[in-house]
Amino acid sequence: MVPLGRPRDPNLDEAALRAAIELIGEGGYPALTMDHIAERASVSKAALYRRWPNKLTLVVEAIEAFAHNQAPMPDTGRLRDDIVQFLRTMVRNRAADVQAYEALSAALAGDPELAKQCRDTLVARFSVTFRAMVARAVERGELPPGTDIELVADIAPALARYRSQTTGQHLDEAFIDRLADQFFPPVAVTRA
Amino acid sequence: MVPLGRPRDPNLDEAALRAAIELIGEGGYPALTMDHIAERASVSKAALYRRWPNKLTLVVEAIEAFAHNQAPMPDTGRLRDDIVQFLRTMVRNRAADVQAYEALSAALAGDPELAKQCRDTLVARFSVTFRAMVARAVERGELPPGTDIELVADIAPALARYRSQTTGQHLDEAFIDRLADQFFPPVAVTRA
Amino acid sequence: MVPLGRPRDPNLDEAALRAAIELIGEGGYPALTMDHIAERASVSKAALYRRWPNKLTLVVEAIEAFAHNQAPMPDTGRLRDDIVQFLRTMVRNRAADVQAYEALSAALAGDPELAKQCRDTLVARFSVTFRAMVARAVERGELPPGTDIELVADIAPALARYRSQTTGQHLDEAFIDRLADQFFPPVAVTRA
Amino acid sequence: MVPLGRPRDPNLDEAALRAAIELIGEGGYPALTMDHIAERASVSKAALYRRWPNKLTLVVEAIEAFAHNQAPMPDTGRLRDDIVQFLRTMVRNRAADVQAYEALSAALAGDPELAKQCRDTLVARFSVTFRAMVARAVERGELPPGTDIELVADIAPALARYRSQTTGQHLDEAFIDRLADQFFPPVAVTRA
DNA sequence: GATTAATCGAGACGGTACGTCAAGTCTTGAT
DNA sequence: ATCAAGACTTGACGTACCGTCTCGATTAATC
Repeated sequence: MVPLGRPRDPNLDEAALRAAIELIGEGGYPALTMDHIAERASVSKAALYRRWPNKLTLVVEAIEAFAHNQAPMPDTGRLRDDIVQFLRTMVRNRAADVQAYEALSAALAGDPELAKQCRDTLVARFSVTFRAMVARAVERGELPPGTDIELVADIAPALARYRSQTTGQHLDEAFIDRLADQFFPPVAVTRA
Repeated sequence: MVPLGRPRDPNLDEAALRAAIELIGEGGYPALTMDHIAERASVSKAALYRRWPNKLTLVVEAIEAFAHNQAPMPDTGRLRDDIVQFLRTMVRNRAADVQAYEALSAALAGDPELAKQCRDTLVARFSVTFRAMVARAVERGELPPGTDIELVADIAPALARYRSQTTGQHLDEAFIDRLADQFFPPVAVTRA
Repeated sequence: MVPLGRPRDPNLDEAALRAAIELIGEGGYPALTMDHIAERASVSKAALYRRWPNKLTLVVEAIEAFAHNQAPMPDTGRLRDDIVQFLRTMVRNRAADVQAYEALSAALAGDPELAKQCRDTLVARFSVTFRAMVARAVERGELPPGTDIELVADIAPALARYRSQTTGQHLDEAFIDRLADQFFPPVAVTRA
Repeated sequence: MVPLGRPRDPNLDEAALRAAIELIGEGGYPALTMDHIAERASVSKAALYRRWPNKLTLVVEAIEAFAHNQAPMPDTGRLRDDIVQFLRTMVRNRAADVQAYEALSAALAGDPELAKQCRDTLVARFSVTFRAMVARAVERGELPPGTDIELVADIAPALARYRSQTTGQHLDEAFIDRLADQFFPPVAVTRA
């Protein structure tokens, strides 16, 4: 059974999400305004609220939507190279969505439901990729069988984010090298 | 030179900071309101703004204040034990300030100046502690001379925070054990 | 020349007008909504706007339509009796249209064009009736030749409406008697 | 006991009421906007809503406030002259408040409570004046003892308003003369 | 019987005003 | 100079209504 009435204009969805991403990139989440989004996207506020119940929900969907154009998983045959390559792609892509997500985490504290959804769609992708790379390394014998794949896979993203949160410095090539040298040295991770 | 007029009531400072911490714990940073703080603390809004220029600085100071009741640095003679012991104390102390800081971290994205200050006072203490522990381990020969102390010191806090941010799970005893086993095994971290 | 396409459903006209009258009676003109009318009449908003260019014209036509079931002009041979009889019929008919018109009168202040039309169709009928009655009285010699027919004819409706607007009391039998006794006493109004 | 806190600025009250009256005079009640009032009066919207719960209440008070500068009751010794003089003063004063009240009556239909208040303060003044004039005329013997003072006193305002509502013509000198000639002729009202 | 053209209900759309709420400032009288 | 109380400006919030505009589905009259 087809839906009744005039169908929603899908262009408006995209225009609104794009406008939200843009404006977050320009001024951050707190400076973001529904009126600004409406104006930038040439969409009425009513149309926005017909789709999203509030600002936060809109922004989360915006970030999710723009996170889908991301880097493919490399497969070089060596864990160190996989990780370096993937991180380098991230640095180059340094899309607005990452900083948007970070700018969002405070607001998400007030809505655990939405926070979970946001984590599931945004962060899970990274974890999946890293875990696959680490798992392959274990299979290849690069890492010992008892390796805690989850923990090792999280090293790179965790340290990268921690650094940006504690020192304010974002991920760059030099840091990638330090990471790789310390935790994924040319020979092996924790073997003599 | 003594200031003229009626001196400030020091009780108000503490009442306000305590109220802020409480309210952040209840509803998160975005739901925090200066009026709510004033009411909860039985303090006038004017008194708040006489002490702190805006909401963010008040909250930062609140978190700082409640972070001073923290764990001392252990010195067991073995890195693994130092780290485990320190983390366990953190878990037991699980004060509201930790989640308050996490809930706050993004609001800081919009104010780099304040973010820096917040980092310096709140995060530095952790980093200093962990780095000292790792440095001692290097001196003892537990870790090889070329070890990137910063990175190794950040492993525990970075992974702990990453986990809480991505999966929503907070630091607990089981996770501490996993951390220790993977990165600081009973024998050594990385053997030359 | 027959119009092409599907013909308009005449039932919708009536349903819409009836719904408008009902809703005005329930909440007054300002609380009246096109969406409410549409829902109450089980008619789409588009169908409404296909028939009337805006809310005001719809309402005016609604009032007009329901004003057509009104009293015939009496002709008893005596002005007092004519007026009393006509007013009594009005009281008994006390249709929703009267109060609807009163509730509407101010909205018309903003649209002189429509106000004129509304006056012509709604009010003129009353005036015509009363003037005819007064004119006959003058011809019969009941009133002197120089009588200002307009003014005398307006006494009853003007005082009735003024009373309802100033004191909130509507026309009733007692008031009709007072009116008749004061201005159209059993003998004559103004004797030369 | 004096009220606590900063007292309300009485200038804001007056500025808001004045702005409301002005704007009603310029565009009528439907075109009136709280934002416009706020802007015109250089007052914040919040300050408006602190004083009045909604637009209608504000406007009613505005009209009431500006209705207090009105004509004094004449006392010429003859009813006809009293009435003519009072009506002429009204014509000259033709303040915005009268048309504002008329423009308001529709909106008042939705709030009977407020409508009553509005009637009591705005219309009662006129009635009191007219009734006093008529009562004096009865005492002087100008009108017979059994005269229905209420009704006779209402003739002038009722016919004036009825005329403006039905024909759109406002009270003017010519109409005053017609009124006086018909109902209050130089000699007597209903005497031979 | 197929086509055409205007209707129908449902509901999305832009625009605009509403009334609420929070941040940060200012003004009382009192301490 | 401080205090509590509370008014003040600014500006965003989320809601509601108006009048317009698509949709797919009906419904006659025409071909």
